[in-house]
Amino acid sequence: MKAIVDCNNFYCSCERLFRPDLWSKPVVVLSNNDGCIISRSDEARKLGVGMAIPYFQTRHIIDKHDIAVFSSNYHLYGDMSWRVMETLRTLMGHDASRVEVYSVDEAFMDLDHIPLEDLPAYARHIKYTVEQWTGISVSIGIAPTKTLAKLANRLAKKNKQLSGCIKVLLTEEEQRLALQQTRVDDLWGVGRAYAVKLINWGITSAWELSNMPEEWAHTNMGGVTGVRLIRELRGLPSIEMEEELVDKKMIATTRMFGRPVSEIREIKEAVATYISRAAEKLRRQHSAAGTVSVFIVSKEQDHLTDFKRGATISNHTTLPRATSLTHELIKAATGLVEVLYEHGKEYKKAGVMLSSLVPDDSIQGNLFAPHAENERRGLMHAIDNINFSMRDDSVKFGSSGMNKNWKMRQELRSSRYSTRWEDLRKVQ
DNA sequence: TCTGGGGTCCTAGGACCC
DNA sequence: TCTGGGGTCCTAGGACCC
Repeated sequence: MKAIVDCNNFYCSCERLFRPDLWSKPVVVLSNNDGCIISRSDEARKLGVGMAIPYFQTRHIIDKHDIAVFSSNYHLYGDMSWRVMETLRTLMGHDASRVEVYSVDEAFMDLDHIPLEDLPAYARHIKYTVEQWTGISVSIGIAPTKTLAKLANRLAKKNKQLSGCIKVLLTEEEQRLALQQTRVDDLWGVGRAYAVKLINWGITSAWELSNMPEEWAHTNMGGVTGVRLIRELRGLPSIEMEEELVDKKMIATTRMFGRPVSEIREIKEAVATYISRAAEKLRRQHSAAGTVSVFIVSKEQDHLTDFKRGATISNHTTLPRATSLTHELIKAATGLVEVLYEHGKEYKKAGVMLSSLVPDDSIQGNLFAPHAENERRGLMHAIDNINFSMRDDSVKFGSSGMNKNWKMRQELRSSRYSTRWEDLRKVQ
C-alpha cells in the first residue's frame, strides 16, 4: 500500500510556527512579487479568501478581517520541509526506497511492510510523530496506488473533524465509494483540458472514468498516460515509487519584474542575475549545460484579460562546449537578450533556462584546459560556498547590477527564523 | 497600478539515413 | 511511365503537477 503525506496549508503553518499569536487566526502567504495568494489557513478560507487569487482582488476581505499577510519566505519553508521529510525517513528506518519526496510539502511512502489491519493506527503514528517533531500538521491518504492515495488524502482534508486528517482505502468497497464521491476534475492527473473533455463526454465522476476501457483512454487521454490513470483508479499500481535525488534535466530561473522595464541594460542585469542563480543550481548537481535559452515577455495592453498569454519571445544558443561557468553562461544569455530586445517596448518578465545538461566531468580540473580556466572553476566553487553559507547573494558578478530597480517586490516577508543566526527567535 | 515559479512526461511530425 | 518502407533522432508543443 502507498501513502501520501501532505502538510496542511504548508506555508501558512510555517509562518505560524514562530508566531503563536496567530495560531488560530486567519493567515495568507503571497507568491513572489506579492502577486497571488498561494497558501491560506483554514480560517482565511472560511472567510472567503480564494486560492491562487491575485492579492489586490481579495484585499477587501483581508483588510476587513485583519488577516495576517506574508510574502513568501522560501528559506524558512525549505528548511521546515527538510525537517518533515527527515522525520518520515527516520520512521522508515532511512530506507530511501520507502520515501519519495514529491514536492516541498508532500511525500509518498511505501507501506508494504505494514500489515493491512495496522495501517489506520500506523497512519496516526506518522501524523503524531511529524507534529511532535516539527510542529507541522499533516493529512494522510492510504490506498493501493498513488492516484487512489491522493484521492483518499483529498477526502481526508475535506472533512478534517470526521477523518482526523486520515483516510485509508483498504477494501474494494471503500475504494468504490471514494471514487463515486470524487469528481473527475479533482483527480490527480486530470487538469483543466481533460476535465472539459471528460465532462463533455458525460463522464463526471472518478468512478465513471475508472470504468472506461483502456483503449479509449489511450486514444483520448494522452496515450499511455491515460491508460496508467485508469489502471491506477482500479487499484492496479502503474505509477511506481521514484528514486530520490535524480538530477534535473532542465534548470530554469524566471521572474516577473517589480515594475515594467524598457531599458536593455536592466534586462541584461536581470538575465545575468537569473543565470547566476541557475548556474548555482547547475553546479550543485555537478552538471554542465549545453544549451542556454532566454525569454522575455512584453507588457501588452490586453494583459488584464489574458495575462498569461503575453507576447513571449524566446531564443536559445547551443554552446560550443557544455559549461558550468557563470561568466560563460552570462555571455551567451546577454547575447540572446540583444537579439530579442526591441527598443521602445516595455517588458514585465524574463527568464533563463539551462538544458542539454551533462555531467560536469571537468569539475576536478581539466588537464587540457588552459590554466586560467581551472582557476575560474576554483573561483566558482568559492563563490558558491560563500553564498551558501551566508544564505544570501553576498558575492555576485558585476553584470548582475547593483541597484536592481527591476527586482520583485517582497514587502511582507517574515524573518528567516530557522536559517539565519541574526533572525533566530530570542528567548528572554 | 496590482495576476508566481519551476519542473516532468508524452506525442506528433519533420529530417535524415539506408 | 514508374517513386517503398522502416528506423532513429530531434524539436515543438500540449498536458500535467505543486
